[in-house]
Amino acid sequence: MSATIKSVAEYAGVSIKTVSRVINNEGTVKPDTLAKVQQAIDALDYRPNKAARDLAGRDNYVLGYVYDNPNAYYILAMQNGILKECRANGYELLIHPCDATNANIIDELVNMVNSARLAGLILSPPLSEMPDVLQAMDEKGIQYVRVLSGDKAPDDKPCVLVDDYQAARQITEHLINQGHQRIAFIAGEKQHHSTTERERGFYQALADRGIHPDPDLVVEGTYSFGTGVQSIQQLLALPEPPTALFACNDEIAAGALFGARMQGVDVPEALAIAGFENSPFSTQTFPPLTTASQPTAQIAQRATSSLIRSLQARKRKAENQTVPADIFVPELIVRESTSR
Amino acid sequence: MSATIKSVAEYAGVSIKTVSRVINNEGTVKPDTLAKVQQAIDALDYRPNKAARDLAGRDNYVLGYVYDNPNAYYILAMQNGILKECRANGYELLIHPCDATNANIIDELVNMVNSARLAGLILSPPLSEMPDVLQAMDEKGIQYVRVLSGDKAPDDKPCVLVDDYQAARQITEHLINQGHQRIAFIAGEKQHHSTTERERGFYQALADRGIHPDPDLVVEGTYSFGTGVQSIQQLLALPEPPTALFACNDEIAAGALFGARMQGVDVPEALAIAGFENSPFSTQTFPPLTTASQPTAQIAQRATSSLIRSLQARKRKAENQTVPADIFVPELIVRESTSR
DNA sequence: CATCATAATGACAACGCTGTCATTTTACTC
DNA sequence: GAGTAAAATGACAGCGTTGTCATTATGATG
Repeated sequence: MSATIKSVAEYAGVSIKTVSRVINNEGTVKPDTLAKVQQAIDALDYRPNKAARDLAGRDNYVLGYVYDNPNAYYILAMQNGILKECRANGYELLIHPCDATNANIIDELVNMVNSARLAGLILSPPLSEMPDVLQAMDEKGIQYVRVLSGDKAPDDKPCVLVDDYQAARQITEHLINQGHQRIAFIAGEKQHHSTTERERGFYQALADRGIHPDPDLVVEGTYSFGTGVQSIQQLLALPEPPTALFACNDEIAAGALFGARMQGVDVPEALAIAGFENSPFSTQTFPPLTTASQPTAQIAQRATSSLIRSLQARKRKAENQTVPADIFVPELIVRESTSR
Repeated sequence: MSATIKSVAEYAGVSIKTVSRVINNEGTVKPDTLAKVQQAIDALDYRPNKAARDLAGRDNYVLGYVYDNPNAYYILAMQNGILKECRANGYELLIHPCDATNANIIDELVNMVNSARLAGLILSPPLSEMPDVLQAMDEKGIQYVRVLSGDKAPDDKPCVLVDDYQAARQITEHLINQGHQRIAFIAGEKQHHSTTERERGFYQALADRGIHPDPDLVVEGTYSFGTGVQSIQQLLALPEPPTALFACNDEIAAGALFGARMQGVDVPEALAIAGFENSPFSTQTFPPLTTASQPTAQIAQRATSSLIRSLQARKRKAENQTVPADIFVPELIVRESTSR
């Protein structure tokens, strides 16, 4: 049988409430009492019973990560980052894959939060970008933190930003610096902010260098290999085909690379290709892909820490001082697919 | 405030214990009482408070999934399968990525199980194949289910088997049927049972068809793209190079494909390549890879259901009747990388 | 050194459920 | 229809914490 707060209290010669104060860092414990209790905790290898804590306390020490994103690497990196922060703060993580296109998604989330008594939610795209979802959370008083694409926070609720705009600009600039003028762009789902942000960065970089964008060179699709294959065929069939391509993610880029080579077009000699995301795909093509890398686990950790801070502030009824949102700019990674 | 067992009891005009019986399916409730209670539960949208259940009951309704596997798709598929079964049975899932090579891995797991009061553990390779880990779990009385590579259970403790041997045989046979005699094999980490099982299947298929294996055609490496690239160079440099390759997984196969094309070797014309796993890589190469597909989510679900059954049996002190382990044989998927 | 404010600690009732055991109802027998 | 076994239900005490409020120790002040 594992130790309880009672056995620790007896061992240390204090009341259970004092032990409770120690394990909750309430601060109002004399240093030597604290030392005694700490020693008792160590000696008995005591760990608070989460069920009892959750039952007695107001909140549950459980966060939820809700996601709908086909990218396994992204999800796992998010999970890892969140878990790291959760463990450091005595929280647990409940994961909840879901289908964002499901009409009942809001009910599903609210039900989940209630039934698992979650303290808060971590939302990543596309859920973090769905106004109706966010509104429902606000109405139900469910705490959350969002990971968002953007260069400034849309409101004062906690979020962590990934500046796709800036990174896309850098990628496009890189292509321009390689001497390219006719640069194509393949977009993913327009509902994803990341797509529009990357597209915005693409256009801005062109504008910065006085290049007039050619509408024929911009194609829309989904974040998939197939989109890359099809789009590049279409692009290469143009009377004046592009000499460079910026694909909205690595999977599209890999598809485009595949499609180009199928048609006998050499990469990077006849066509430079850049992706986005630094997914494992990007190193497992020939040639490997130039891309942009976002520190997903770190982003997740920061988001989680921001959520936890906000929960704790709310608990002590402290004024929830608005901390400026963290911004991460994905870093350009140059590989052979864009070399001269 | 959400409904409690008490409010349901009042609404239904029964005692809280009767409500408890209903939500726990104890069976000893009269049909019309049960109906009344059910109706009350629906009307009040009642959900049992997990913390209270865990605290009052003996067990925690939480399972743990511990994994150390670089394959994100595999992990996510496992998670999804486990979650599905957990939700169907009122369990929650705690995920715990870890490093199996860590010397303290056993302490880490035991600590985790104790501190989160887990009811049981789901283990996938490589952890499910580490005798010292399993022994520690047995000693500490921690319940677990393993997902294992093999065609028969190594003992009578719960496990789900993935018959890599059989699938590898089928892949090799497929290559032989395509007319190949000089078939190379690139192995992954030898510590993984899946590797040795696949290798065993490879040799068996050769033997079945009277083909004498050539040691030069068998190369060892890791489950990585790089291994594929390097190994194929080595193999193609042989005085009598192979005409077909069976790579231990898709990532190696993709690397080999990459390497072969770099050297100007056509696939499948000059070299047929088969992988294993049916990972997304396998459709995103040119040409797409022949491979074997295991229904990972289904396997995970079955494993979880087996664990839950065994937990419930233990709870009712029922004789834990040994159910024969489920065996899944990955299915051959033929694509262009091995076509004539 | 008495007085008071404040810091530190403790006693005890919840929290919502399950387990145990007692009690009531039902069904069956003669 | 009385007697009995079995089925159905209920009363109540915990489970291990936290929150509330009461109590005691400490230090500052005049």
